[in-house]
Amino acid sequence: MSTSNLLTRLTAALPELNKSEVKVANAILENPEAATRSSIAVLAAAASVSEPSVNRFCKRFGATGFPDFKLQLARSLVSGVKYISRAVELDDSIDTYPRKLFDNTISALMLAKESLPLPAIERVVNHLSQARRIHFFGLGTSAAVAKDAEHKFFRFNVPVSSHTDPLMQRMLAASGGVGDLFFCISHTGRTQAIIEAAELARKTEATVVSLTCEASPLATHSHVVIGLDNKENTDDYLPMTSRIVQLVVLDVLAIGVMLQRGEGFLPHLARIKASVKNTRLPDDSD
Amino acid sequence: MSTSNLLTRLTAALPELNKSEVKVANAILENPEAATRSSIAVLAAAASVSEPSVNRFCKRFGATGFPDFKLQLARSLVSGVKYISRAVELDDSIDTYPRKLFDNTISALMLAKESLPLPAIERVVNHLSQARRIHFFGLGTSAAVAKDAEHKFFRFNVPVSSHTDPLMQRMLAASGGVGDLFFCISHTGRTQAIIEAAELARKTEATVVSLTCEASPLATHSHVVIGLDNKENTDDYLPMTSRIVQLVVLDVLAIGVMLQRGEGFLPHLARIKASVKNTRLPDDSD
DNA sequence: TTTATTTTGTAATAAAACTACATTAAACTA
DNA sequence: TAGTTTAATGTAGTTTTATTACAAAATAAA
Repeated sequence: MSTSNLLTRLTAALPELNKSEVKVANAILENPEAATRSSIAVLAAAASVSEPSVNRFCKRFGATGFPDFKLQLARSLVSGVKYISRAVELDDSIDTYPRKLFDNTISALMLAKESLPLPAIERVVNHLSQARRIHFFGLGTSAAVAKDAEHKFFRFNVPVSSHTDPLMQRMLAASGGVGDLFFCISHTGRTQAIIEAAELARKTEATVVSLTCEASPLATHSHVVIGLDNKENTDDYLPMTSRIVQLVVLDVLAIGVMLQRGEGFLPHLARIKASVKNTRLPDDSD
Repeated sequence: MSTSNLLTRLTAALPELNKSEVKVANAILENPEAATRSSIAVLAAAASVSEPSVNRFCKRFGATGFPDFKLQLARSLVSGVKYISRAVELDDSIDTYPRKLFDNTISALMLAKESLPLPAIERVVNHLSQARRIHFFGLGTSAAVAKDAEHKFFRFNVPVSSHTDPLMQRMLAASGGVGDLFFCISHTGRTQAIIEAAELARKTEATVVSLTCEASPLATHSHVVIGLDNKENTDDYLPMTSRIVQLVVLDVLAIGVMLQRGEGFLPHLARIKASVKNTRLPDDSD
């Protein structure tokens, strides 16, 4: 399983190959796309060599055989067209910018998925499921994230609140005690109001958890940090992808708590779901 | 040569397939990586169907046959994500469920991206940028979405508010006039309070826009609808992927409005960004 | 229930890939 | 240079894999 591109490897190896192998390599490089579609016979003919020569060639490059080689080739052909976050330009039209935005969000999530701080997540899940009270703090864009978190966690039978007022946050933080969990959300980790609230809470018996960017001031004032990288070149004017990642991380935490509660807890969730039934018009399907 | 990802297409087509085809699709989605390596016989066995069934399946998805299908599959796997919605199971561990959740969200976004109602989006962008006042209405999970939208659209120099109180919503809706834009957000499109608010607003000179699921009661009471499919089998107990899609659609709308305002508007956004600078600790980088 | 239609599977056929072995070419040795 | 060894390539047969034609179920319609 080589990390580098197969086509590059092919070109690089060219001088060390023997006659027929060079022929095969050239035939492939001539039209790699076509090569992925051809049978061993067709490719052998194109390279004017015998079929076993092609087969040997494939094995030489680490494949188990010709079909496997084609698979690798197909893979390396797309890898060049991988998802790149492309900034929206002023001359973008309705046919371009919506998809660009979705792509950016998707790739942000893909990146975040790769570098998920699982140990921290696990610790936070433990804190959350043992907490006697949970306070979500966020300002600006993170206020909406905090609100969303509140909506999710209240289902776990714990008193939950979200606060966007810095004064309220300070007062609550200062009066924290054992079992209180302060969950601070900040994209930059540099918002003073939140940092101060975290500081105040740290002086009490409460637990301070933060969802923010690594090695930020807020991070240093927390017991546990879920650190997300934020190389957000795309969010120049409007904050976008970062909060989506935060939301999904909060989903992960909620599911983590749910899984800890186990099967016996599902009826409780079902009851909550049922409770909103009569605020809705009947659905055709059920 | 389809532009969209094969895995996404597979998931999307799932409801329209017949028994054995569903079996094949699931076998592939279960482990797409393995599928690219298996022979038709192995895959047929894994899906407990006959080999010709697998073959027919491949042709149905535009491939010339099984090998060609495997090639396409290999190509779609390159981006590194498993575009499969796999529900979280009770025996999932920290090593599995976080990634599953990210994958589910990613695939929801990819699906949504494929079926984006661009004409509706364009119309809504026009309404938004011409509105003299914007009111975002949402309840439950959608309340957080409405809050997020408020945070984003206030940057456009228009009075924006978000409301989660049904009474407030009704009062505002009833007093709507020319230039007022009521933006209703509801995952199901069946929440009575929101529908009633939309009805009230429709009786005024105001414009009613909704972000909800297609062909729902709320949709019928709106001037313009941005319809999102919601085959949310993954959101059984906690609403998750649907709201993320809603948020990204709102990002799209915000960007759309921004693009309409044009280059001259960017300094304004920059000023807003600068205004929060002194609430933050200095950053090392800038 | 009977009949038409669709879906699925069986078995035969065709295609593709691989292996063992033979042949040729190249390199080395005397 | 001829003989010998070694590496490279090809041939032919074998095995695996994929496809096709057709028959049997299953499903839907009458």
